[in-house]
Amino acid sequence: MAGPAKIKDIAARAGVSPATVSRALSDTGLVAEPTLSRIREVAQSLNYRPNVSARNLRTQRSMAVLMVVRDVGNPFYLEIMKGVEATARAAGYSVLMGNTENNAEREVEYFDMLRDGHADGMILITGKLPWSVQESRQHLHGLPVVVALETIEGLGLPHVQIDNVGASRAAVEHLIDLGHERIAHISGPVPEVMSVKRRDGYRQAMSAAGLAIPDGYEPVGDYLLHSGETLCRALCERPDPPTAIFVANDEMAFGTINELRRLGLDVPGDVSVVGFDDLFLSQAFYPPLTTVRQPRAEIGQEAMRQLLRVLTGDLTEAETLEMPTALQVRGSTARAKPI
Amino acid sequence: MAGPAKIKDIAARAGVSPATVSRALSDTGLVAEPTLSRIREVAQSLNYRPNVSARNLRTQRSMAVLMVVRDVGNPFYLEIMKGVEATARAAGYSVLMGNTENNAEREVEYFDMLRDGHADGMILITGKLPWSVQESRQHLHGLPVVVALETIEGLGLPHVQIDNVGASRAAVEHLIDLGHERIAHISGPVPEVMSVKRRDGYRQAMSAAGLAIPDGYEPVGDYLLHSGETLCRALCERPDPPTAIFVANDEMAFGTINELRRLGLDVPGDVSVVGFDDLFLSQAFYPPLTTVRQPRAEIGQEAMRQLLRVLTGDLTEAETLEMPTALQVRGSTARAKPI
DNA sequence: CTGAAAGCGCTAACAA
DNA sequence: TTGTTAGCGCTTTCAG
Repeated sequence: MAGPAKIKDIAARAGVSPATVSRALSDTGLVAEPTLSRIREVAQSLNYRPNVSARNLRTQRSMAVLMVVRDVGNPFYLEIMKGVEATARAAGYSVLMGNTENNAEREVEYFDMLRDGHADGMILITGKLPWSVQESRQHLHGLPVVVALETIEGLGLPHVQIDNVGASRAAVEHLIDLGHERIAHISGPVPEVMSVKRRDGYRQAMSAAGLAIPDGYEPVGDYLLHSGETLCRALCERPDPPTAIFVANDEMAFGTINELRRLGLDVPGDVSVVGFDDLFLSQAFYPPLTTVRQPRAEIGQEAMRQLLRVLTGDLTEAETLEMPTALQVRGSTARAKPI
Repeated sequence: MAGPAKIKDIAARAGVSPATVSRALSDTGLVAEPTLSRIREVAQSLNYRPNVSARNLRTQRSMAVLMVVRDVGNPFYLEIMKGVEATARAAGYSVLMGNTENNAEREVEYFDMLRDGHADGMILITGKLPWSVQESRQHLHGLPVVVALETIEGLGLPHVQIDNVGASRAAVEHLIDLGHERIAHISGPVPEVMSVKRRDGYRQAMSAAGLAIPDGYEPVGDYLLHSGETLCRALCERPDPPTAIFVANDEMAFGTINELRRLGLDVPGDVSVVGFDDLFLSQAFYPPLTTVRQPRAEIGQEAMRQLLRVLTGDLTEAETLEMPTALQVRGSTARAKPI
């Protein structure tokens, strides 16, 4: 016998029809006992595996979902991926990773994969959709897509999110509680929704405490190490340098702290720094980073759960799940020095 | 029209047979010009996408490859993944990520995916195969599998590797050049091939310099942060604590440095530390980590290239590619203090 | 250069 | 409970 065994081979050896084999192997409960175990044995001995293409073609489903992120290279997404994968596996789905590199064409490609049968549904972790809205509506309406972490407005898609505004406000309040007044914010690439929300949280906290935000106290970064360094330097060269910085993600916070050190400033002695994300290395960093913890694995889990509900028709209207965050107070923040 | 357009729909609208449409759309050069562009236009306007299951079933290929790693959660694999993906895409393949979690069953599962048509080939980045050798031989012989970074011996599989022994030796020689004599090694989980090789490099360098390796100077870790901390502490509590430590990977090195700091020791003032991997955060770490850089993206690229050659039948016998490494000397190593 | 026809391997009506 | 039959959408001989 050349190549892998087919259902027909099993049928022949077991002396039954292909249909019976199919039924036996997929646990429909429609096959009687003497036959059932015989088929199973034969399948086992032939080392049988159903051909997925044939099955998918016939059933019109791929039993796969697509998880699309901006950049697979970012460790931040990994734990989410794990959460997604675990839940998907348990339901018999496999997970394909998609990587857009912030490239509109590639995003479209992944949407196309839904239509061409590559995947049955999609978990989107990218914030912007590049096409004109009407086109989007056409494509998106009724598509099995769940948005995680980011926000895509006006399309009625289910979301799994965190309270970016509240979490940021809490982070900044922590700095205010420590007596800081000149608090700057290194933001993500506004006007992306997530970055705007984190900046809003910062502004709310400042305003509630009656603190002013000087011009230029909200430089815009790109969530990468290097921009943390550059923007921190600019901030420190001002006549009114901050005594604390709330940075929109951990990676930029690492850059910020490094730059402060290079400038001869002590963290947290001279300047306090708070990040956002709680990467697994953040507590191994020196000083251990005070940062906002997101329940990443749970976010992935919930996103996949939602998607399963969409896929089974249980979930018809868009629902937004909000997952809790927690400020991890560690060594990068301290009381403001008395003036 | 319900559902996505099929080849038949295009054929109908263009007034040709399905066969011609198929030929036109797959650029076989067998379709004449008036027809060709008409078909393309119709396909475009119908927003046609070929159904992958049908195509795969017919062609007996999935145009997908599987990249299997121990732990997707490890950022170390990400850049490799990127290299693999870029090369795969260019050749029209997509990449599926597999995650074994060091679980034998799951490894088998991924091998099965080759047989059931999920993927056409596989890039394996796990060091051990759990099954009895004869079984392995049956399964593996002639399978389109390329091993990257790790080593699987005796099965005649193509490999893409680095010189773990040489790189480790060079790392330790760097410490010796700095005047260190009491140099310890925190190893990976021996007897895994990679861990053994790195330890061998350490031993070779020590022996070549005529330096002794006291009992207990080679504690065995698991490549995770925490074991770096624990093992470092044990090392420092000895009557003859090391003045330098060569750690088998960066993650454990981070743990090591943190623990040293906790013990009130300065890095590199009191103890020098060298890692292995050069994670993207290693230069952002404090102090910036001296470590062995591996060309990760290139490793992924080459592994995929090899796999493509296997897939096209260009590569028939096992070939082992060795990629260069480079010691990145940064701030975590310094001259030994005079005694 | 184009069309007709067969079939990839599987599952799901419909019959028996 | 099992078998018969048809067909998922595509590509590829084989004819013309």
